Amino acid sequence: MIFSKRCLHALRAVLYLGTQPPERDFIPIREISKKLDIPFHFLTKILKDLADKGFIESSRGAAGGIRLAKPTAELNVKEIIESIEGEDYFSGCILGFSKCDSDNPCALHDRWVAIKEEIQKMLGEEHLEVLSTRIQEQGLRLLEM
Amino acid sequence: MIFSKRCLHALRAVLYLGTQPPERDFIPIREISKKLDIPFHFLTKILKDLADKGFIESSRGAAGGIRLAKPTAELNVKEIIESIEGEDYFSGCILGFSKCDSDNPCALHDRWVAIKEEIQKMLGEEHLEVLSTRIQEQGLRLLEM
DNA sequence: CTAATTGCAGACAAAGTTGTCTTAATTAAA
DNA sequence: TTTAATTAAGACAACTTTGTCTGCAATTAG
Repeated sequence: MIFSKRCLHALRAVLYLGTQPPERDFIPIREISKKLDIPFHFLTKILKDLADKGFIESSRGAAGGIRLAKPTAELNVKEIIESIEGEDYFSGCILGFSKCDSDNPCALHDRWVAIKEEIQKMLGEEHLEVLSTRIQEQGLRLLEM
Repeated sequence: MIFSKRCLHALRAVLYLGTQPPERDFIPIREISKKLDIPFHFLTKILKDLADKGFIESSRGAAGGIRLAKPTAELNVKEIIESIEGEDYFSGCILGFSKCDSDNPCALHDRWVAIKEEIQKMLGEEHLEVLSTRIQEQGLRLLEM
């Protein structure tokens, strides 16, 4: 599995938010936790991170919860993954070296450049707006079976 | 960083073996540990795994060490990565679900299929033979700077 | 045979990830 | 104003990954 649990939980939670009917405002974390089978307190921490990064907003108290901070058209999968796994998760060196570029390439640099650019392109194009409607229309899963 | 430390250490060690002159037989793990700056005992365990999987052979005692178990043309980067990270590391579901295919796709399935096939293709084509000569001819790095 | 050199095995430790629990702070509604 | 519902914060624990250490087993050189 390529992504950490934190990242998977974050992705699924954000996709859940994106697929909620627009008339819903703040959605309780408890609801997401139950629907997606993610440990509540763990999810709370992860979502707090996403809130600090500006992806979601939260409100305490009754009728509180979380909601997306931007329109779904302005949120893509890549930036959510990178906010959890680190900004250089896809752009970094495949051998983990901090300085690796065409001037000082690692042994796998050339081949990896092509792959990682493709990954970034595809995931960067994957906006929540399209994704959410696709999930709803085709009944795509956010849950383990 | 996409790969675990175990995997990076394994990759670099195998690439080191591939770039050694053919007249060298068994190469001491201590040498690899020093040259690549990888903790010795940790590396020993990782290489034991690779030996159990059939990628390398080892010999104890004086003049002992490890060597590749197959010709470099028959070893590629993909199988080494998968032997460390797990067979489904690249082929599995991006949301981590155990059952995810075209019949029961997860929310990101379609897009991810294209990317992961590309990754597997490229890394599967990356044989140690070509890689090693490229590393030697172009002086590519196996080390952090 | 002996000694030196190496990989092997397993206990242990340090650090990171994942998850649980309790309490506090905030908000809306009764 | 009280009460219920909710996020926030932080201590703690379980587990995994990463790394260290010690001694053992095998092999070769002398």
